[in-house]
Amino acid sequence: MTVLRTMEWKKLPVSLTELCINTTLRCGQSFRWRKSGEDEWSCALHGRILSLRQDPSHLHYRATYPKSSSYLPSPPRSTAASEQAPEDDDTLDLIKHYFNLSPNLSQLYEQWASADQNFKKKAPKFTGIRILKQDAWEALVGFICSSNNNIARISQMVEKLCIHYGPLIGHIDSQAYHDFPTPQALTGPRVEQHLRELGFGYRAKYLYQTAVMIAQDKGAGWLDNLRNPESPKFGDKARPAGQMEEGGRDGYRTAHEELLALQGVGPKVADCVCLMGLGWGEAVPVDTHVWQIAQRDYKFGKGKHSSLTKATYDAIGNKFRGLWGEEAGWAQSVLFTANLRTFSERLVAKTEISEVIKEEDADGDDASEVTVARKVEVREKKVKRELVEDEHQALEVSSTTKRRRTTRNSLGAF
DNA sequence: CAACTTCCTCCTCT
DNA sequence: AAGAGGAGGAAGT
Repeated sequence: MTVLRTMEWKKLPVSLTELCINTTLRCGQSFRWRKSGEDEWSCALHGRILSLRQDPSHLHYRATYPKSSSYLPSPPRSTAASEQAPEDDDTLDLIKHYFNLSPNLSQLYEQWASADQNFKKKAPKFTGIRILKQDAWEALVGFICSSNNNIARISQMVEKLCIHYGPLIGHIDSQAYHDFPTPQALTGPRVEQHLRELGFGYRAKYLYQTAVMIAQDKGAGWLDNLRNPESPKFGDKARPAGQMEEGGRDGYRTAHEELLALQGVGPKVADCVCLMGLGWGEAVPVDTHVWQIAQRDYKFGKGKHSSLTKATYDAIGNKFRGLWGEEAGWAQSVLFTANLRTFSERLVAKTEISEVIKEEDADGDDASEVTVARKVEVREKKVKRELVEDEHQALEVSSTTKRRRTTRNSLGAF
């Protein structure tokens, strides 16, 4: 097993309204973070394992390096593993970069709320959601995997990719941590077949072909040259970007168009990469959830924009950019997260379910556009059912420990 | 262009 | 118990 050196825990003052890792790391923009303990998150990043905890006033962080890491070039001055060259540790800078901590999020929320009544209504229970500055290649791969897929399985696929093709950083608590594979690592002649065997389905071909295009066809640095110059790679200097327009800045539009040339990359995936990997805050990825939001809350879904065509896609992005401005993608991700099933319990006070159901039913204010696909209604009803069931289960367990377990819940029980 | 179909697999519901 | 349907889409026709 790899020898590691674990740095000490350090802390950075940050409020939960500026950053909430428990939401930000689970809302479907990154797929590699794992809960490594009670309220502890870990991920291999930039040649180290980064572990995080958060309390209301601070983000606590710790890096764990492999013994012979190229990221800490200076020779060890002490033999004690925990004392080695902490002055060379750039983890704080990495965190500020990765979590995109420069923008004042509370201020942005206020701005979005004052411009948009719907945001004002939905956002208060979903504070601290930031757009991460992920590696562009990692974002590209993750979102190619995301087509016709859900977060849980995307995470599984990305993990398989890292295990089989990414460099091992080390183990913590017998859990292996691999960094993300390079594009080159996915260009081997049997990669596509192997990925199919690993359960990637038709995405296997996309990943292989895209890896070849990135590693061989396009020149070195092609992907990163599509970055927002105001939001450069970790360690690089910022340069000004262009002027904002309805369709976004020139650099954003160029990046979006260029990305469409890659296999498995359509408008939605291109915008995910633009927003979360290339630093273009005005990118608005429109997936089925955002499409539902646009119909339910922003009067899309009828007339000219009755179906999600390319024209409708662009119109939704333009609408949101006009409403929220240069960081429209950030605001969009807040509403998106509020709409996710995983987080929908927050819309409900766990104590009084019946009341909440009434409230939600009376919630059909917004112009009562019921073309909103009964999918949404069905889903909401389903959520309500589940909430009621969850509550019942919780009550049962706490009171009598009955064994009313459905088959799917008995995973690993015996 | 818009509309429709196919592509893989896993999970859920019926 | 088996089968249909859906899931943060994209590409081909």
